[in-house]
Amino acid sequence: MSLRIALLGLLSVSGPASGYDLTKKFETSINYVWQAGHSQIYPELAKMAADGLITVEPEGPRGRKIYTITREGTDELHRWLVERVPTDPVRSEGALQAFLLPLLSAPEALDVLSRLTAAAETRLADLRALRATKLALHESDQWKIGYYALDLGIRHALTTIDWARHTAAEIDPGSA
Amino acid sequence: MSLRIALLGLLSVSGPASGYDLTKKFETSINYVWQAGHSQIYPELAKMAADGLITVEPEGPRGRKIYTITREGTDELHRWLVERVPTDPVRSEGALQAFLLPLLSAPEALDVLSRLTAAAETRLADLRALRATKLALHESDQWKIGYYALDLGIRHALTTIDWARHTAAEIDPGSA
DNA sequence: AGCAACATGTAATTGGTTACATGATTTA
DNA sequence: TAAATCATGTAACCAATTACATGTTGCT
Repeated sequence: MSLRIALLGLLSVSGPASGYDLTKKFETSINYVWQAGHSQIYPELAKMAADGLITVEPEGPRGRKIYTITREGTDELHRWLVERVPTDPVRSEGALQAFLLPLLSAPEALDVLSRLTAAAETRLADLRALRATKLALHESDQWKIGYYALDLGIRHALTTIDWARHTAAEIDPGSA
Repeated sequence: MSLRIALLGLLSVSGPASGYDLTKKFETSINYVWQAGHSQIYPELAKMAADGLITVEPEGPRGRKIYTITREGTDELHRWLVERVPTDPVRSEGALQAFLLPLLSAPEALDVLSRLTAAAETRLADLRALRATKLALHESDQWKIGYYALDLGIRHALTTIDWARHTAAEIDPGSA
């Protein structure tokens, strides 16, 4: 369901686009909230067209197919946004390592923590870079799309880094 | 893979247990980092036994089967903890709503934010309650298992609440 | 006797990843 | 003309959810 919503959202914001275009947007823009590859996107677009949420204009330049959101699609998207109670199943390898951390010796645990910190720092840098470019060329009217989610992601990364520092100090008071 | 690790972790911490016991632990303890139901757990235990990571003592009281972690299982678990670089695919309905928030009118967006806040507050309360009981009866030696992950979860929930308040104020400066 | 909790499984379906497969256009 | 990028698809597999299915023990 959410893949469908993400696609409707992108089509709604940036107008008609091909599966290829949308795949690129998944790689470069929406990927920090939802991920999908072309092998998942192409079949989903076909189903969405069959369901009347989008229309297809076949045969652009290289067999390129342009999809446009319909009124029904816009309605479906709006309904999901205002009605859907989000359920985010917790399934995180990082949190699982945190959970089982006491099974390790202090030096091993500190290693794991520094790895988790490094991952969070990389993510933080990526998100901040994205925000910087976003702010620099802020895409006309719709520049706010993605902005709040970016902020949320940055805050979560900072929180993870903070937690790791705090936890390391608790495991080894000397290393702080 | 991670389901397997979670099961090995629980067996390592609390000693031999049945599929039923482990299912209960998934519901009550490890569920805030990894979720699974019995229909996923039973077949996985069978595979793990076939792979030599655990052994089975069949036929307790009601057809109850007791699983015990082997040396190989312990090694596999340890290796995963110290070597595995965690990859947490981002796929969050809540973040997707945040991403698409600017598609809504201000009042609609504020509604969505208050729903996200409510969800985070519920989670926060759950995690704090868990921590309180955990600290009260801190299970002998192994009470620290799960503790750091609990702390991480609580911090993330607080961050989400903070973000939602901040974002609401940005959308409607009057409502703050 | 009946209900709740214990206890284990399988089947059907959906969602997602990796790998396979093919062809068109642009650019160096 | 060769490589890169554009462009679309399918197949095999793994992970996860929901529903179906069955039997046991303890308690009231």
